[in-house]
Amino acid sequence: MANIKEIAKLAKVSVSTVSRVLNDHAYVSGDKRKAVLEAIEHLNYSRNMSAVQLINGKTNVIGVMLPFINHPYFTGLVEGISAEALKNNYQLMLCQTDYNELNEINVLKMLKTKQIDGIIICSKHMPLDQIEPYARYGPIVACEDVGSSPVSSVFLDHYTSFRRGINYLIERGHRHIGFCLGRNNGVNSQMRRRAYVDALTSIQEAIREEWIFYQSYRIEDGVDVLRKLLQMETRPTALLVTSDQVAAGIIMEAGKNGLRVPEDLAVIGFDNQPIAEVFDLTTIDNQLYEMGSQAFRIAYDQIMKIRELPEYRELEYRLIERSSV
Amino acid sequence: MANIKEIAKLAKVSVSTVSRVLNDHAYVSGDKRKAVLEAIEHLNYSRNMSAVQLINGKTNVIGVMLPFINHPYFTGLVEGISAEALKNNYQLMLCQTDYNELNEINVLKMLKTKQIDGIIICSKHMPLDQIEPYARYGPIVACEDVGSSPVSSVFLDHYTSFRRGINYLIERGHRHIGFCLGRNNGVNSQMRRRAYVDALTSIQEAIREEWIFYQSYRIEDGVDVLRKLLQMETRPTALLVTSDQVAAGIIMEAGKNGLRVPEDLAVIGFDNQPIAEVFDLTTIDNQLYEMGSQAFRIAYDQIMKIRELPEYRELEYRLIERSSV
DNA sequence: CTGAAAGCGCTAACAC
DNA sequence: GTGTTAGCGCTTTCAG
Repeated sequence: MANIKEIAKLAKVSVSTVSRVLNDHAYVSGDKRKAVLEAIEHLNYSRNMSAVQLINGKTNVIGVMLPFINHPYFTGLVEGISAEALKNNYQLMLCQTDYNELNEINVLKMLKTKQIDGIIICSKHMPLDQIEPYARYGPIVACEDVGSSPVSSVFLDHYTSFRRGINYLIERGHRHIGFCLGRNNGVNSQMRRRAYVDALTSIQEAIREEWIFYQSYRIEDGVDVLRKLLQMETRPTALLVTSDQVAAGIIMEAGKNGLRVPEDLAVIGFDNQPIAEVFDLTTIDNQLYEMGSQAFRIAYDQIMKIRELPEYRELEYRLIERSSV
Repeated sequence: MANIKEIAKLAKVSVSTVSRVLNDHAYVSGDKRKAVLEAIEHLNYSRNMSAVQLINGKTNVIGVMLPFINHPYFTGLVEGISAEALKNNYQLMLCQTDYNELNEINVLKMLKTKQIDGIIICSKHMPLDQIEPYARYGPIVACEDVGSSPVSSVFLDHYTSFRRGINYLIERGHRHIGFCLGRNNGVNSQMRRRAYVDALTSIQEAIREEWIFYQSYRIEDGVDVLRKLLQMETRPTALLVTSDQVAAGIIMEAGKNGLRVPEDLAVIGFDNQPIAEVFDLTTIDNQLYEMGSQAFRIAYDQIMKIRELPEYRELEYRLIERSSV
C-alpha cells in the first residue's frame, strides 16, 4: 500500500501538504491540492488509520459492554447508541461479556490500552469500585444508577417505576402480586425488589418467595413461569414482569391453559417493545433508545472535552395502559 | 501515561528487552524480566495498542456489517461470530448500515484504512461487484451465496430449502400457498421467489402477487399480514414465512380472529428461534449460530494466512416439524 | 541473552 | 502557502 510519502513524491509536494489536503486544512493552493488529489487517486491511496490513531491518541471507537446481544433490551439500547454514534462519526466495539468478570475487565483494559476512547456499560456484573479506577483513561457511562461516581450514568428510577406498577395493580384490587426479574444481583433488580417489599408491606401482605422469579429473560422463560404458577395451590392474581418478552410467554401459556388475562391473571410488562402491543400488554416504557443515545452523548462530550465532569441523567418512565390489567 | 521508554529506564534495561517481556519472547533472563515486570507494575503501564497496530499492520478487529441489530436473525448470527471471536482474541466492530449504500461503503473503507482486519457481511444492499475490489485489503465473508468470487461465503441453499417447505405443504394437500419475505431484492429472497414460482408451476397453480408479502421482519408485520389476508375474498390456505417472528405474529392474530392453525391456515416459519417452540411452529432451521462461527473462522484463517483462497461453505438446513402445518 | 537503531505512517510545530 | 523535521509508542533486525 502506498503511503503519504509516495503521494508527496508523485504530486511533487511535501508530506505536510499531503497531510493538509487529507485533513481539509486551509492554506493549500488550488493546483497543489489538485496534484495531491490526483496522486491519491492514481495510487489508490488511503490513510492508515492506525498511524492517525497513534498520533492523535484517539480511536473514534466506543466500546459497548453488555452480557449478550440477543435480547431486545440490549438491542434497543444499542440502536440508540448506534444512531448517535453514526451522526458523530464514531464506531462501536461490541463487547459481549456473558456477565463474566474477566471479560468485563478486558473491556476496561481496552480503554487503558487506547483501543477505545470510552465505554458504555449496558449491564455488568462486577462491582462499581472495580470499574472506577479505569475512568481516568476515558469516559465510562453506565445505563443504570451508579450514584455519585467518576462513572457517568443514564438511568431510570426503577424503585419508583416498580412501585408505580405495583400500586397500579393494588388500585385495581390486587393483593396477591408476584414479579419476574432478570438477574437477582444487579442494581436495578435490587431496587425493584425493595420497591416490591415496601409496597406489599404497606398493604400488610406477606412476601412469598415462591411468587418471585429470577433469571427470566425470554419468551420461553415466561412459559416456564406460568407453568410453575399452575402448580401452586395459591396463585398470585397479578404479576409484574420486567421484560415484555417474558410477559408475552406468560400470556401465551396462560391462554393455552384456559387462564384469562386479566381476569385470572393480570400482567404488567416492561420496556414497551413491539411485542407488547401485539399482546395488548400494559407495560412500563423505560426509554431504551433514548437511554442509549444519551449515554453516547455523555461519553462523546467528555471525549471532546465539551464537559469534564461525570454526569448523571435520570430519564422518565411511562406507564402504557393496555388491556392486560 | 508511561511508555516503554520509561519502563526501560526504570528497569535499567533497553526498550527491546521491555518489548520482549511484553510479548512473552524467550531469551530474557529471569532478573531482567522481573525488573521489567516490577517497573510495569510500579508505573501502572499498559501498551498503547495503536502503536502496536501500526507496526503490526493488524488490529485484531473484525467488522460485522448488518442493516440493523434488533432482529433475532442478526443477533443469532452475531452470537456465533462473537463466540468464535472471543476464543481467538478478536474484537468485533458493529457496523449498522440500515441497508444504506454509503454506510456499507464506509465499512469497506475501514478495511482499506486498516481499522479492521476483515469483514463479515451478515446482509447487504449493494451489489457484489462493488465489494469485490476491497477483498484485496483483507478477507470479506458473506453470509449468503455469492457464487465464485474473491468474497468468501457461508450459506444455505435457500432455493432448495424453500422448495422443501413448499413441497411439505403440497404433500399435505395445500395448493393455495403464499409467502412472506424480508427484502425483495436480496440474493436469498430472489432464490426463494424462484423456488416458489417453480413449485407452483409444477402443480399448475398460478402465481398470485397478493399472496406474496415483502418487508416482513417482525412480529407486528405478521399481524399486518394476517389482517390483509382477512380482507381477501380468496385466501391462501398455507404460508411460508421467512422469519419465526413474523410467523408468530400471524398465528397470534389468526387466533384473535377465530382462524385455526393449521386447519384454516398452515404456517411454516424460518430460523427455529425460541419463539417458534413457544408457538409450536413448524420451521426451517437455518443454523444461524453455526453460520456466524464459520464465517468468523474463514475470515480468521485468511488473516492468519492459514488459508489464502476464498472459501465457499454450504450449510444444511433442517425442517423442524411441529404442529402449525 | 541484550541493546542500538531503524523504521511503521502520519501530524504538527516551526521556519521560510 | 509550503517544506523540514521531530516525534507518537512500539517492534524487530542486526551486532555483539
